[in-house]
Amino acid sequence: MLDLAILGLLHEQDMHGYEIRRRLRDELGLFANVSFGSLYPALSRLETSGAVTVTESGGPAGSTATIPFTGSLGGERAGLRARRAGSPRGTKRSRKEYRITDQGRALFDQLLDADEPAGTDDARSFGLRLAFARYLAPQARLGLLERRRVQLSRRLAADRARAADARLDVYTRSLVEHGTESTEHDIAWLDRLIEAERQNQNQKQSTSRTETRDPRDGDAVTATKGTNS
Amino acid sequence: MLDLAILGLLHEQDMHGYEIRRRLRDELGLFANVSFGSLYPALSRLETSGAVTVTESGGPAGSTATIPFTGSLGGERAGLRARRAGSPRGTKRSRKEYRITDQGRALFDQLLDADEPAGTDDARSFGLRLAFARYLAPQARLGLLERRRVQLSRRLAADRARAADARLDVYTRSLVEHGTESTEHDIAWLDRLIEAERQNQNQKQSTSRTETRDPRDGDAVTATKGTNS
DNA sequence: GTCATCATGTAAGCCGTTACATGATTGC
DNA sequence: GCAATCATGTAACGGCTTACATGATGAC
Repeated sequence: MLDLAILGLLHEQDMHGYEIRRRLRDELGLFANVSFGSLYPALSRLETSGAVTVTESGGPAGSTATIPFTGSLGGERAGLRARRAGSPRGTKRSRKEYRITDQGRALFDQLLDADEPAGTDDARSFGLRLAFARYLAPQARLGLLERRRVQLSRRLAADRARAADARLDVYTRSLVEHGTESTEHDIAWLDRLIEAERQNQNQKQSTSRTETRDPRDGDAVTATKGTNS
Repeated sequence: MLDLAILGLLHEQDMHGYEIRRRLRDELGLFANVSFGSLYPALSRLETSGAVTVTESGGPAGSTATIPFTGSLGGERAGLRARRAGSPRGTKRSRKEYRITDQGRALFDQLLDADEPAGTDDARSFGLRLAFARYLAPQARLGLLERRRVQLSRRLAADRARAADARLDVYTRSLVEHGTESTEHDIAWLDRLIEAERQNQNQKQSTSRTETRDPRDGDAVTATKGTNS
């Protein structure tokens, strides 16, 4: 999940580790929060595996490794961005600017597509993916949404089964019922997204493509209390 | 979190590990799912620390082993294998029946009260606690709800700040907005719970003031510490 | 000159997972 | 007899956390 988040951010622009962390926290909020203790090792891993390249403090593009580190007073110019207070002087200091490679982009696509290992939180994982969905091909994006929908449908069925248990105390019952409502709410939202996505695709493909994709599917939120999954 | 879940279940009745896992999965669903690989070590830990006691397979001092069924495999301490026969669908083999101790109950209260270490998922943690809220004293229960409300208020503020960012792409924006709505929904639900809780407390207090232990206060009703946005 | 922030990293540990190993009981 | 389920455990590992260590830069 961390790798995905990192690659997603680097998809947009080059960045150093500290900034990656800041943007993850400020922009993605709940869906990706991470500490340095896991971020930096992850960056190292990604570099080793060739998904990103690193240049020390804005060196010339093209040279990946081989950093001629000469102490803090180097005369080379500077970071291409990220200064504040307007001092145009060079060399902030030894930051490592990370840039995604083609291999990294391939890995990103693959991570977005694959189901992540079991320990991961579903909602977070999906949220993170959706936040980077703009980089996906339209049909892959639709797949992401639909896979999530299936997930939620299953959960809804489980929630309803749980709610049917008469022995629940008030608190657990309220919890389960609220959870059921939330899941229904999520599904309705997802359906809107899916619908918009399909219309968008149809519009762009004004060519025939006569595949009838009627939105009728197994389990609508509105009815059919049983027999899904 | 696992310890809390285990102690919560054992609060109600004695149980063996396999059943604990089953109930956690079937009844708590999302809020507590666990594998044997973590459950059994956790039970061992709890036993070592004195929060639970364990008895091997079968009732205490019943000993009327009507069917010996020693079969083969004598040798080492076969005596512990005492089976209880005759009970319909009853106990089967050498299980370990766990029972919570007074110390365990104290630990349970403490775990419910304390904020759990940072890595934990808020929603799951709260859900698990609420599922066992019936074992809490009324004011502790109210505290649980109010702490959760503060948490959600903070999250709502953060979500709104995030939503104010104009640079978000469609997907991220939809995500953030949906998240905001969900949080609002959660807060409204919580408020209903809190309100019900307060009314219940007032009611009980006014109707039966001849309790064995007078809880000494009307306190929390007047608090109104809602200082969110 | 000292403090907050920016910036990168390492070490230890927590809390969970899957995979593996073992064995009893029940149902067909 | 054999498979499914019940039942308990160990081993290896994964991903993330906090705490610690180090140092540069800019503001006051």
